[in-house]
This record gives sequence, C-alpha cells and structure tokens, in this order.
Amino acid sequence: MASESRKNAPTTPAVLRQAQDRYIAAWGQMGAAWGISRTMAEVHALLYITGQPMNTDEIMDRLQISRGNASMSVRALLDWGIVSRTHKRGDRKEYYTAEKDVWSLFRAIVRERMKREVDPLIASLFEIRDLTSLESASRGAAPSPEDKQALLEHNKRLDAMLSFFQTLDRLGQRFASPQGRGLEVAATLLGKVS
Amino acid sequence: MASESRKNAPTTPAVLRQAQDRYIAAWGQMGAAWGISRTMAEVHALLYITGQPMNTDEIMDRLQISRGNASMSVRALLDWGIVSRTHKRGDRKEYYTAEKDVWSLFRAIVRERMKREVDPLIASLFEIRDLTSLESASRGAAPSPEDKQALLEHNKRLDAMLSFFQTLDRLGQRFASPQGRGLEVAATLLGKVS
DNA sequence: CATTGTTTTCAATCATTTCTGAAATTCCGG
DNA sequence: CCGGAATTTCAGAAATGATTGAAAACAATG
Repeated sequence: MASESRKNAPTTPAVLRQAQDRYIAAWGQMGAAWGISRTMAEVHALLYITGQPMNTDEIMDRLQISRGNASMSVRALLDWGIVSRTHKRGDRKEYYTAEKDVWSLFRAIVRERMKREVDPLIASLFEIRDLTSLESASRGAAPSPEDKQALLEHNKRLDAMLSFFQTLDRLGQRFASPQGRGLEVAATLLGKVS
Repeated sequence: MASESRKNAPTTPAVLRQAQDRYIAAWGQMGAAWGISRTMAEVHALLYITGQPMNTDEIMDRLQISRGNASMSVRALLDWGIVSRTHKRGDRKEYYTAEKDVWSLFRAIVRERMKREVDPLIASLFEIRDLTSLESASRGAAPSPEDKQALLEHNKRLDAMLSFFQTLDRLGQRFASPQGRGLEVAATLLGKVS
C-alpha cells in the first residue's frame, strides 16, 4: 500500500517508523523546553531510537532539514559528547552514532550543563559576593548603620544561593563521575528510607 | 555625586545596587539557558535579592520593562509558586515577595518542571511503547522475523529511556516533597561515601 | 596534485518568542 | 453602584534564535 522502500534499512515496518517519529517528536519537544534546540534534540532522538549509525544525508532526509542544519546539530551533539563518529569501510561519508547507554547519556548531559551554566554562575556569584564583602563595600564612603545592615542581609541571601549551588555542584560531580556513580547515586537514594 | 534617591528604599548604597544588578543579570542568564524567559528570571532575582515586597511599578522602574511584561512575568512566577502576593495597609497596590528559603525555591521549581515536562514525556513514552507491543504491532500484517527483531530492539531502547525517566520521576518526587526532603536527600547523598 | 565527493561555515532569511502599550477588565472604598 | 486606581489581556512590533543554501575548506582517491 504505502511507498515503503528506503535505500538504507531494508523496509522499516510502518509501526516501527511511526513509533520512531513519535519518539523523535517527544524528545524534540522536551529538548526545546530545556533550552536545547529542537532540531539538535531530534537528531539525537533519531540516532538513539534507530540505534543505527547514520550519515548526514540520511539524517537530512529523515528529518527534512538542510545540510547546514544537520551538520551543525551533529557537531553540537559531538561537542556534548553524546554522539560519536564512525566510519563504514568503503564509504567516504562519516557516520554518527548515539551513546547507547542511557545513564552515560545523562551523565554526559549533566556534566556538560554543569560546566556550561552552573560553574559560570557560581563564579559570578563569588564575584558579586566580593563586591559587598564588608572591607571592599566600605572603601571610601562612610557606611551608615542601616546601610551596613542592608549589606549584611543582602550577603545572607547571596550566600544562601551560593551554597545551594555549591551543593548542587558537588552533587553533579558525584553523579557525572565516569564510573557508574550516577546509577549508584539514584539507587541509593531511592533504596533508602523508601 | 550620582543621582541616588528613589522614593521607596531610603537611598540604596551604590555597591549594593551594583551587586543587585549583577545578581539579576546572572540569574536572568541562567534562566534563559534553562528555557525560562529572561525577564521572568530577572523579576524573580530582583524580588529575591532585595528581599523586599515590591509592586508592579517598582519592578517596571527597576528592570526597565513595560507594565504588560511585568504583569505577565509576575503572574508566571505566581503560577510557579515561587512568588506570593502581599498587601500593604493603606495601599491599594499589590506587592510581590519571593520565597526566601532557597531549598523551598528549588523544590518548587523541580515540582513544577516535573509536572510540566517530565510527566508528559513519560506519558508519551508509554503511548509510544504501546504502538510496538508485540500484540498491537502485528495486527493485520505478517511480521517477518527480521522485523520482529527490529521491533524487539526498538522496544529495548525505548524501555531503557522510559525506566530512566521513571527513576528520575521518583527521585524528583522525593526531592520535591513538601517536608524538607530535598535538603535531606542532598545531605545524605554527599554525606555518605564522601 | 588534480579531481571529486564530503563537511563546514556563515550571511541572509525565516520562524518563534518576547515585549510593548493601550484598551478592557477587575477591584475597592465610599 | 460609582469613580478611580490597579491589573490583565492581547494584537502588533521588536528582538532573538533557528534554518537555509551556496561557497569555502577539507579529505580521500587515483
């Protein structure tokens, strides 16, 4: 009935194809909500759910995106460390494969987001904290009592946030550490008390 | 030297003002990276870091945003449950205050993101899983052996993802549960083995 | 080292999200 | 209820982010 014969995979059954498409859409949406470009998430979804190494043209065809877009999305996934290059003998094209292990995948994601967003934030918070450390805050001017109080309270709020993120950071490191810690962490957490 | 006399707070010292602005900027940026509108994050940052109840006009002035934007951002923060309304006697305006406790704040954020993004994803994954459960997959057509194999492997990948998110969900519930569990969880986690 | 096939880059375009501001609505005190 | 003050809504404008496509760079082959 349907036109169903792609050159690569030998005739994907319709249900499978449909399930893949739905998975890709769901994953793309989730990615978008978390600040990752929809297409990048979709490319990952495609590679993950098919489990097959794919080249740029296959990705373009399947996702209906341009060459440039495919190239950039794949590159970003490589940078995140959740997709890797492979080659096929006798083929000049590059093939891309998604990390198969779900826990590794999320360890990589956590590691990367920590590095890109949390660590810089912590650094900023430290800098901001320095602005109002009592020494530097009172350079030059006369600090009135109520101003001092205000600074004190400001510092308390800032410190609370800072120490939260430091905890988060340690937690993230623990989770993201290469050797199967993520799983262990979650297991411990759910196992206890539960 | 500088023009420094707002009507509300009795002359915020320059360093404090600067520290607040930097905090607001840092928080806005972080929010943006995680898929929250920059302004919404900034409004939260302002309310949190000043510790003061503020009305719409004060927020507008301080952040240089329109009334509409201020209104919508505040509303979103209320929906997230991390800002609450207050009133001042003899003043018809509404005042808004940020949750002061950092751990409560993040519990609320986790709760909300779980509800909005993770739970729907899990629901989708279940639906997709149903598409390829062996019964429904083979409705009508003859399932060739290799197709069967493909379906089987697809299901394995899907299930892996699904069970990761189920774990995450339980973890999230644990963390987000109202009574100080978040703190406990993190502490346990870091305390042990460390 | 020229040829051909492949990937990358990037300015221009397109799409989406965010923001504005004024009109509509709601809310109060009298 | 009325009048004014405050808030919300929402269509259009502005800003931001994503995508394209063609040209440049690169890589493998003979």
